This record gives sequence, C-alpha cells and structure tokens, in this order.
Amino acid sequence: MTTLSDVARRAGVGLSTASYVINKTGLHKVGAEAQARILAAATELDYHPNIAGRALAKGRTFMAGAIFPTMMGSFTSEILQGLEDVLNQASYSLILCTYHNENEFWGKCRLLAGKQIDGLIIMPDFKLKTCQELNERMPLVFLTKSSGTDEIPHVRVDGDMINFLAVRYLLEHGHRRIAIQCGGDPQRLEGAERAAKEVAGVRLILLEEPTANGMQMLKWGLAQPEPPTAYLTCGDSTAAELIAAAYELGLKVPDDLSVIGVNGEKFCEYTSPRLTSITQPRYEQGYEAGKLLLARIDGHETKDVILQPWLTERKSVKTILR
Amino acid sequence: MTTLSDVARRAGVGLSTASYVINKTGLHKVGAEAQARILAAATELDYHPNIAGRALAKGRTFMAGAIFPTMMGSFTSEILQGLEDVLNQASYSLILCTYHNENEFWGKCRLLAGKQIDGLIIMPDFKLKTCQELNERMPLVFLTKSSGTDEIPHVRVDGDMINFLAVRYLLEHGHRRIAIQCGGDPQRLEGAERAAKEVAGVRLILLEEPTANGMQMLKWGLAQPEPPTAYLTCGDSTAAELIAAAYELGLKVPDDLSVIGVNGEKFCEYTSPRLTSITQPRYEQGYEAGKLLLARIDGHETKDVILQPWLTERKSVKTILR
DNA sequence: AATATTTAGTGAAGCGATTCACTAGATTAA
DNA sequence: TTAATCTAGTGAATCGCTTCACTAAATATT
Repeated sequence: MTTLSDVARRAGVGLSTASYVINKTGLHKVGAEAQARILAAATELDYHPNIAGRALAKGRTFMAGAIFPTMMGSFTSEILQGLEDVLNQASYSLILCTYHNENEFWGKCRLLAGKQIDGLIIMPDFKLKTCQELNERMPLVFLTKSSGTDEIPHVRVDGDMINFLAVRYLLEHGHRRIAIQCGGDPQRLEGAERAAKEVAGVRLILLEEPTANGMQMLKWGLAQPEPPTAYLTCGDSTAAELIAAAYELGLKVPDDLSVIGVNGEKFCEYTSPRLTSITQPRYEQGYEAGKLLLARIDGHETKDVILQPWLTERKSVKTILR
Repeated sequence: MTTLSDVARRAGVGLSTASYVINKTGLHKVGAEAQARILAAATELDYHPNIAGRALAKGRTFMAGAIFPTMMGSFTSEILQGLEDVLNQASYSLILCTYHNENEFWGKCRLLAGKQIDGLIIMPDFKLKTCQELNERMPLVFLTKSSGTDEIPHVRVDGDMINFLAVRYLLEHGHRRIAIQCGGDPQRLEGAERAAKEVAGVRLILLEEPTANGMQMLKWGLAQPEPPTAYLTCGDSTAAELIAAAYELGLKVPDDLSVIGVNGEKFCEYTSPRLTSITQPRYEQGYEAGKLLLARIDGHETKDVILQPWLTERKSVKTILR
C-alpha cells in the first residue's frame, strides 16, 4: 500500500506539501513544478488516500449512514437507489443498516453513531418520539411515509394527496359508495374526505381495522348493508390480496367491484386485472433525502421536501354509468 | 466524544489495559477488579470506539463493499438483507454500490478499491471474464445467479435443480406437454431434461426467445400444433404476465393451462391464482456470501457454497388425470 | 532460600493523513 | 538600504486506537 509519504519521497518534497497538493485546497501556495512532480508520483505509485487516516485527522469520513426498516420489497430498495445515486455523485459512500423493530433501530443508530459517519438518513417505521439527541450529534434527515415528525429536516410524500387522488378518480368514474382502509393515518382520511366534499351523495365507508388483509376487507365490505362498489386500500399488497380474494369468491374485478391500491409497487402490473394505484415517487424521495443530507453536512440551511404522488391508471376500476 | 483514554483515566488504569479489556481479547490477563472498573467507566461515559482510529491501528476498516446490479425489486434486496445481517453480527458495515451497466460496474469497483475496504462481494449481471486483479488486491466473493465463474469463491443456487424440480412436479401432476422458457441458460434446460427422462412420453417444448413476455409466450404456446398444458417460465414476472395474458384471452389458470414460475418473488402471492414457483433461498445466499467473505478476510480456507432451491406450491398448477 | 514462572499491568511506538506554526529566500515598498 | 511582504515549502503535533516489549509483584518450584 502506497502511503502519502511514499509519494512525497518519490517527488522529493515534504509530507505536508504532498498533502496540500493531493487535497487541492487552494489555500496553500505550491509551485507548479512541485505540484506536477507530486501528481506524477501519485499516479505512478497508484496512490489512494487511506480513508482511515484521513478520517482520524479530519473528523470527516465521507460516509453517510442509512437506517431503514427491513428492506424486503421494492419500496425501500427504490428509495435506496435514489439515495445511492446522489451520494455517489458527491463521492460519498452509503453504509446501510436495516432494522426489524424499535430496539434494533436504536441499536443500529448507536452502531452508526460510533462510526463517525458524517450524516444519517433514517426511515422510521414506528412512532418516533424524538431524535434530537442524535440530531445534535450529526446531521440527520428523515424519510417519513407521510406525516411529518418534529423539527428534524425531512422528505416525504404529500400524504394529503394520496387518498384525495384516489377518491377523486373513483368519483369521476361514477362510484359513490367507497370502502377505505386508512391504516390509522389521519392524513389519509382527510384527503379522502376533501375529495368527497366536491360531489354530492358520496358515502365513504371506513374500515377501522388497519391490519386487515384483502380477504378480510372484502368480506367486511360485502357484509355492509349497501356494499361498496369500490375499495381503496392503504397499500398495494392488500389491494392485490383483495383481488385474489374476489377471484376465490367468484367475483370479478372490476366488473363486480373496483379496487385501487396505494404505492405503485411493481407487482401492480402482475395482478389480474392489473392494479390501478397511487404511485409514490420513491426514487426521487431517496434522491432528495440525499441532497438534503449533503446540504446539511456542508452546513447549509435546508427546507423540507414534499413530493407529489400521482395516479397510475390500470385496469382494476370500472366506470359506473349513472 | 469520549475516547479510550478518557475511559482509562476514569478507571484509573493505563490506556493499554483499557484497550485490552474493551477488545476482550483473552490474550492479555487483566484482573477482574480492573476489568469491572473499566467496563463501568465505559458505560458511564457512553464510550464507543472510534473506528477510524481502530482501522488505522489495525490496518482494517471493518467495512465490506457490495456491488450489485440496480437493486430495484425484491431479488437483490433480500440478498442484501442476509448479507447485512452476517456482517453486522461481526460488527462489519456494508458499503453499498449498484450499477446499471458494465462500465459503471468497473467504475464502482475502482471507487471501492480506493476506499480500502476489507473485502468485496460482487454480483455480476453480465459475463465477467476475470476479476483476478481485484481478487489479488482484496478478498472477493461472487454471487452468481447460477453458473459458476472462474476461480473466485462464490455462492450460488443450484441451477441444475431449478427446472428439475419444476418439471418433476408438473409430471407428477400429470402434465406431458410442457412449454419451457430457459432464458438461454443451459443448466436450466439440462435440469428439465433430467426430470423428463424419468417418465415416458414427455414432450418439452422449448421457447427459444429468452426475452419473451408472458403474452408472447402464451400466444406462441397456443399456436403449437399440440398446445402445451403447462408453462414453465424463466422468471416469476413472465409467469405472472402469462397468467394476466390468459385472463385477457378468456382462458382460466389453472383450469385451461397450468403455469409455474421461478424465483419465489413476493408477488407470487398476489396473482390470481397465486403462482406456484421455484423459490430461491435469497436471504441465505446473502448470508452465506457474507460468511464466506468474513472467512476469507480472516485468511481461512473456504469452499464454494451451493444452495438448494425448492418448490413452493400455490394454485397455478392443476392435476391432470390420466 | 534462591530461582523460575505466572499474573497484572504499563509506556511508547506506530498506523496515515491533516494542519498549525514556522522559515529561508525572493520580491516589493519606503 | 532596510524593512515589510510574499512565495514555496517544511517539521512536528495530533487524531484514537492497537500492540510489542517490558516490569514489578506474587506465586510456584526445587
């Protein structure tokens, strides 16, 4: 392993001079000739700065941490993709950690905090009281699913719009009795109600159970005095399960009932019929979170980022003529 | 930031003694009393070893790199999950890089090589001639989809078994004309043929087009003089598309035709009917790859790991009585 | 009792890079 | 001519940790 002093010796200069040149901080004046000699020596010896040494001296590691809920599934992986892209552009590396529960979450926080990373991006899965302590220790950026969390900078998708878009679309297609699973998120409900207000005679039927699967939701819907004509779930999985459940019960989607999901997962293309869903811009979410973190690391002022979801029309909603 | 010498001072011992205790290397004898004092001081001061310092002293960074094809989708993310778990257990961190093409792949290799990580796990997407140069520089482990690549240690799923299991299952369920898409992998074909040999009167109908989508494959099958009763694709996506295509053409799966996929993606649960598929142990693949890498980093001899896939029965194959 | 061995513990030299404080020589200013 | 200012460059301290080489005291061995 070539070290900086190898380079310096070879170039016939002092260690510090070599350091100044390698780091091309314009601060220190170094003669053009010496500069060239050092650079040449560095390439000849195939020199790569040792990050451990640099980190120790500088207190900066050019690494960012990310703590995510178990990343099975495409949701998190697309966010990560966006994150990685920005960070790599800035020649930062990403250290990845995942957690399965709150305990593990804090464990990983501590793990990363001890690693002297320059910043941390976290995506909490649970209700996170506070992270102020961590935030004071290093720049932090939040990736929240929808509703914002205290004063830490964050990137999120506009949760208000998700169900607004879905319900508005259903109304436009003539539906008036709509079953909704909100997963306990008040924003989701508000969005739906905002859309419902625009049209007269709409009935939103709220499924209280946030963890119901597709079969459960469908059976609940069918048991209503006036069964809904459309089902809006809180995630694509439930929606996909609901389609499968309908199939098993001899019902046809969208002829007998319409379904609309949330997230825009890849498998929306694979259900029969293909699942109409509210797409969340996940890659962008990661990308923006990375940008925000880099800005904070450099000490800039930052503003939260709120991204807009959109509706991707497929085949699971039918038009009801009235 | 508390440092080790803070801890030592507080415990009233020398720096080195503290170091020995913190690292619990049984090598050095330290009195039980001093040991307790040091440990107590460490917790009281909330001490976390600074890895930059440790890395510098040890010549090890305790970071492993991973270079994967773009990780959209659950395939790679589950592998990563396994990887992360082993590495974290060994208090290693994972630096993640992804690539979209061969050029980018080499770029990331260089990036990571310059970071002085302790080892590298790569999952090539394309035909990789050689990595000997990299392998000489740092421990390397391959994650290959199926067929092995030169002499570098690797972890893979037994490609021979995938179609063997699928075809055997179809035969057991009475199918005799089976359409197969092998995606250009000779192992897949061999496996299928090996299973076919065990029963008389079997016709394997090979789809040459490796990139065909579900609709194309179905139409091709229906156009055969004697259409197959079962379709075996090279991935779950194609299988899911095929089910959707059948639905659109007014055919019922599994009554009119049976379908079997490969990979065991999460969305197999979301198709209608749910898709029977050959599950690949992806989490384990990542886990084993991590173990292999750690072993190599510690200089142990290693053996390649070959994992077995298995069939997960769902609802997309019907039994044909004969 | 004298010697050998074990136990418990310490000092200090690195690991590789950064950066402050400093200098000799050249140039400019007064 | 002398003092002031620049330029190009260096030495050495420092970051936090590991580990070799060493010691003093206690215990065991003969």
